[in-house]
Amino acid sequence: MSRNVRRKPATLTDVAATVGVAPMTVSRVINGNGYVSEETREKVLEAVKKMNYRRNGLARNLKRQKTETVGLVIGDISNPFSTELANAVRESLSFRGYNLFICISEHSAKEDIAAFDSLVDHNVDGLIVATRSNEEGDERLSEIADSGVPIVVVGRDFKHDSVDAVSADNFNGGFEATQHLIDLGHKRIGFIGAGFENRSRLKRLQGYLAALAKHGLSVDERLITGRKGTSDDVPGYSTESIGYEGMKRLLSLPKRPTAVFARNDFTAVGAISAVKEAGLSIPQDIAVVGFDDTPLALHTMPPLTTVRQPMKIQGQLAAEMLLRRITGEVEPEAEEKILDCELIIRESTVSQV
Amino acid sequence: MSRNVRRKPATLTDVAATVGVAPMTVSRVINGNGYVSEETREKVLEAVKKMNYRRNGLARNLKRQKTETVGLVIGDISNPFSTELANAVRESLSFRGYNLFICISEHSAKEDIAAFDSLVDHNVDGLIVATRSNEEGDERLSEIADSGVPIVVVGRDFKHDSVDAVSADNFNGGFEATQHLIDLGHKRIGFIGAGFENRSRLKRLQGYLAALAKHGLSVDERLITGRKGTSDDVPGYSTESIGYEGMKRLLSLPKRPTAVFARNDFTAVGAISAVKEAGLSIPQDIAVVGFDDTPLALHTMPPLTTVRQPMKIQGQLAAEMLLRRITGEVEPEAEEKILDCELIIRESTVSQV
DNA sequence: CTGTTAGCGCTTTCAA
DNA sequence: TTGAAAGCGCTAACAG
Repeated sequence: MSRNVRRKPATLTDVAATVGVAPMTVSRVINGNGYVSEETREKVLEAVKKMNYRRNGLARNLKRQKTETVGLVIGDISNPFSTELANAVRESLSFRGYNLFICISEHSAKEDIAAFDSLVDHNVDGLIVATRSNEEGDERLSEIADSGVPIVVVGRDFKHDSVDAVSADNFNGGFEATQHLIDLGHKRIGFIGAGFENRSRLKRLQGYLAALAKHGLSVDERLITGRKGTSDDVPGYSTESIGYEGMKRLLSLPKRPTAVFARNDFTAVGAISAVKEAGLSIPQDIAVVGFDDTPLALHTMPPLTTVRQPMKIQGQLAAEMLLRRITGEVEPEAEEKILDCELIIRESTVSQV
Repeated sequence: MSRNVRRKPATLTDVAATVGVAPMTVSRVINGNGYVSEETREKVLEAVKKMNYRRNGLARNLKRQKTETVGLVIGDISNPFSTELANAVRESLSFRGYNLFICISEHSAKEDIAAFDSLVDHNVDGLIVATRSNEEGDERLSEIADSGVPIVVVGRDFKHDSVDAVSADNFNGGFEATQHLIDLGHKRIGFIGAGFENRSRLKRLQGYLAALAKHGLSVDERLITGRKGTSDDVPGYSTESIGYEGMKRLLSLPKRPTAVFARNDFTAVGAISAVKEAGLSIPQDIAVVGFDDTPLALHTMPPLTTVRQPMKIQGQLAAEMLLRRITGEVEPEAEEKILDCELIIRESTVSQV
């Protein structure tokens, strides 16, 4: 029917002109504030419909100096970790009338920066960042924070005197996972998923080391493995292959471990595959612990013992902290919240009776 | 250090004033076009840094009449279906210099509309919509299309004379899945995941029915099951419970089916749980087929036979069609692309030798 | 190489 | 109840 050629969209002024009123009157009708006679209102609405008028949010927000929109940057959308976070954030925000725009930055600092910029360019009222930190990205983030944009980071290293942070207690989670294995009598416990660059920053690994130390177990470097040479910052299911390869390496050691703690559930799943392939059984020959309690963990054979981190609460908290900053209800000092994890014991460490 | 009180951010004019040049000159430096003397450039950049200046994208885009941003609306971010789509779309777009904003609309028409509006309010150059269709949402989408915004829908019922559509061939996928079971000799084949309202619209179910018809198998209404009374439009992993309950119902029939086709992999996973719980084995007692080939499908016990739909290609295609519309390279007539699915045979239907 | 003018589409403010 | 004026922050187009 209507040949929808890309004509210029109608503006407020266009509508006003065809109705024969001032733009301001149309504005009042559209936004439902101020007094407009019933008669005019109807004429305006009719014209609006006829002309397919839609208000221009850019102009509107430019004038109003706010967008009621928050940006969320996540690193890997296929990771249940990110998606739970996104859902929790969205829910908390919509409750307060804010919209959420999500940007994905999968691979590089360049994408991080592009995501930050595009969101800030649209004048989001605030930013929640849950990507893995990297130098250039952090630099840009600092600039943005300096320019006055409220920011909260989730599960991410980043320091700035006006940026709040939320994270799970990864150190303690790693500690408890390892402790659990030690309690079961394991003495040779491997760690899968630690690259070489990020060991000091990987809290889960630090927790593992601390647990070993506490129980007087010596650290065997050969039992700590990860993707060689390259960064571990590969997204999503590809960490499954890290787990697979890592476990193969551990199994080929002269004295193989009797248990492993995998950096996350994907890694654990890969590790499990390698164990099975070697004809060994879990947990009798090798016990496996993961991290995150993704839905996958329930469906591995055997079901995976793992550390659950409270994603929903992290999301809610991040949203709340950000809104407080946006509405200016909060002191300028940065705040940091660290939330407890919970060990979920399943049959990959304790065989059923 | 710098007490970051929420002061008004610096504008182009502010910077120009402190440097003592015209705003236009600063603009040229910021955007790197036009000639500016090295000396001026440096002075400007210095002031920019000192004043934490960031350009106002709203004003910029208002003037330029484009944002180089595309909006994607998905229904359920925890579904691998959506995330693969999002990744493919993002990749194709970034290749052409476009940014992607993702909005989630999980539950209702109201959220659909909110997502559409917020994206359009930010003047995205185009919209990709992959939520499940519903009446009010469709109405708003039509208005938006009428107002001239380029739109592509993915895997979604929607008709409009300027809106392109991409989808997988769900009918044929359902047909092949069922055909596979028939080929294996099954005569009583159940379908799990069909509510009552949406049966006619559920192409996978229609394919199932067609396959039965083709082979002269009668349709037994009791073998078609789903969540009773309510809509099936419940997001994500909750369809697992639909599968579980549905399978329980089928197993309790006087003459139970020897195979089932589940509406999607999540449903299939739930069905598998129910079968195991009943002490039956797969595929000997009950064969199970899913749909989507999510990562989960590899990790069920036994691995799941399923129908893979080409999400990546759907995403790429959607992005390309949209960009063509945005740049006006395309005729106004709506186009529809339907892509082939592929049956992936695993051990949930064919036991290993 | 740099500046001036005008205006994107809307809303705030004040006046009628 | 309605309108006029001004300007949000930026850039295209032209002038110098």
